Amino acid sequence: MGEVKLSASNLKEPWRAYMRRKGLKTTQQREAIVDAFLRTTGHVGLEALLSSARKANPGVGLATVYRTVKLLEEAGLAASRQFGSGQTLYEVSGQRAHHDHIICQQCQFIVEFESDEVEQLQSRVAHRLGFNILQHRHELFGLCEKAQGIPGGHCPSEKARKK
Amino acid sequence: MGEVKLSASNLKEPWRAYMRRKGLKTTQQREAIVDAFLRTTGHVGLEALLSSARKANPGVGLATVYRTVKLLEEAGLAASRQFGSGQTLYEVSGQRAHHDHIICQQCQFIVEFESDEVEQLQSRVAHRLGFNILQHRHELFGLCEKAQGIPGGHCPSEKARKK
DNA sequence: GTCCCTGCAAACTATTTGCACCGGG
DNA sequence: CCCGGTGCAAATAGTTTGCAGGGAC
Repeated sequence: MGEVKLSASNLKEPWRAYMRRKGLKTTQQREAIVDAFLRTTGHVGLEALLSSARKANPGVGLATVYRTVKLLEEAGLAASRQFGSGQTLYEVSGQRAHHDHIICQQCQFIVEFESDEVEQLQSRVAHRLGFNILQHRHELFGLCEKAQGIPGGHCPSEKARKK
Repeated sequence: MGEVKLSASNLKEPWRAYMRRKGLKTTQQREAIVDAFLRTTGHVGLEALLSSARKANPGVGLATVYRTVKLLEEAGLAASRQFGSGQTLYEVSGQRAHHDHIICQQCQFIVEFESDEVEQLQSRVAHRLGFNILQHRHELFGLCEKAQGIPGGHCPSEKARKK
């Protein structure tokens, strides 16, 4: 089993390829935003991405972040997620295996999981319906052990309180 | 296999129970909105729900629709979906078996599917992580036959153009 | 009667867009 | 040079909220 570990920096090339293919320009701002984004690990909001990008280029504006992330999405390098927060969060895609999310409705904490079986099943189902799947979003909402009141149960959010 | 076909009207009782349990009042507006919602089949936007509810009670306001749908969600009778449209859509839950969605990114058309296997798998995975799942959201984004350029392929949206 | 509920309009939040200027190719 | 890209601010879109008056219990 040849193990291929994709690191974020490897994704810079697909990005360049995409830009070239579309005839888009490489600007300082885009570079700053894309670099900041690819350095990202969990789920980023665009405000957070903005301040991260500003470390490399203080002049970057929020609108450009929105515009650039849209490009990243089209290039297949970013995936958007809408949890219940109202804000759209993004994560680098193609980096790890597809993974999905379980959100505790009490703690608001997000756990990631992956299941090849689910992946396979869903693509089989989709194929049967004539679809070619490009992206997917799979979110389970429920209660973690602690929220269920299980004695000794704990919540992954124990020290990652929201707000 | 005893087949239990839940019709929307059956859901009126759980709703009443919820209202009683929470000590909430039954008002004309709430009745109009809930009735309109339970009559619903696909995915409704709240503007649409508003005008539907206004047929029974012209005075209903949009804010009350938002407030009431939030109650329906808490009661477990409504499930929210965010497809790419920006607007949150709702559907009656508990009516049919859990079902998930495939969205064609070109036509914007939504196909529903259900897979017991996927359901089972996902709850097993969640359980392993200590979670008790209450709701879930499973959306596949891709291209329908036509959008893929398959000769003779057709798109379910053929006559259900968006907008 | 007592509060909960409601409609309206204003407030908010996230995202998009118009426009004059800037800079990459 | 040309035209796409950018920042800013204003414009949108969806959703929430404050408040005075009304209705359910």
